Amino acid sequence: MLLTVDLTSGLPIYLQVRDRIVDAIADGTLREGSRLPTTRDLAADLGVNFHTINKAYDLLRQEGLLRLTRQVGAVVQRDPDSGPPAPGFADGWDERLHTMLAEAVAQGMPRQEIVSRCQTILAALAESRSGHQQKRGTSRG
Amino acid sequence: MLLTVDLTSGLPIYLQVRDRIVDAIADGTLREGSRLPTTRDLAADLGVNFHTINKAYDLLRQEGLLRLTRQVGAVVQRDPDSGPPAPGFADGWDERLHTMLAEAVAQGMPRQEIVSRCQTILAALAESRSGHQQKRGTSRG
DNA sequence: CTATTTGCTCTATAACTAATAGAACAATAG
DNA sequence: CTATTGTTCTATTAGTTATAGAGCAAATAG
Repeated sequence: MLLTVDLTSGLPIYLQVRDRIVDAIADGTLREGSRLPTTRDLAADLGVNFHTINKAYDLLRQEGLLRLTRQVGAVVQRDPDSGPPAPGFADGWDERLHTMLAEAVAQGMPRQEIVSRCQTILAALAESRSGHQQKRGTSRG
Repeated sequence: MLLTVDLTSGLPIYLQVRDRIVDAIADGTLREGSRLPTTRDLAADLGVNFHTINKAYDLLRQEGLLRLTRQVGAVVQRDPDSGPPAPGFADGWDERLHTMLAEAVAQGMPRQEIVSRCQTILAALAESRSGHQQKRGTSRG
């Protein structure tokens, strides 16, 4: 089982699928060029409709993370080492981050703890990535 | 005009209203004890239905940020200086933060830049707050 | 070329959410 | 008591989520 979904979570299934795949790319489980299951296979695996997976894959394609080709399937298009974000990505992301951080501040979480939690999450992703990573372009230049 | 909403934003109106109020609490524009407009007034002000504001206020109440009393209206229940978050707040928040950060990592944003953007946002909130702030409990103890 | 695989598109339905609308209830301040 | 203000109720319209099935279209395999 590549990933799981929680039908009681409140978050739509297709967004859960998206989030899991984004996370897998961020932590190195999936790298540029990795192949994902076909929409029909993954749908059967999770016990959901393939249109739902279709929606998740399509969203990831719009975000530039997947390349979808008939007969080939879904292939990871980019990963943390594929270079900087597309111009414009930071705009919307920063705004959402602002709301997220304001929420914690309003609830009284100390600024230091907020930064610390961010760093912990980022360190965990980087740590996991260093395990999966086979360096690119550095093995016998 | 206390706040504005963007009807074309995609984000539901009641969530936009919530986000603006959370932000206003985080940046010191609103403090514990501040009174908000009545649901009917704010609705008229924004040109939306009062049930929509009701939903936003109710959500903020569930989050512990507002106290709603008939005849009195909506009063800010807590602010950044009201003490640490309720136990359990960090759980769900941390999970959402994880997804948010993973997204930026997957898109290739450098770890340093991510941390830096968090700090910039937090600094801006704190800076704005220091302007609004009249110290609590330190004026002639 | 044909055949298969796999993404993609179309229609359709049920359940839920968002937003509007109007009426009325309930607590609280004056 | 009266006015204010949150709260609850029903209802409607529009949009989203998830399911379902049929079939189209492109890319690979033989």
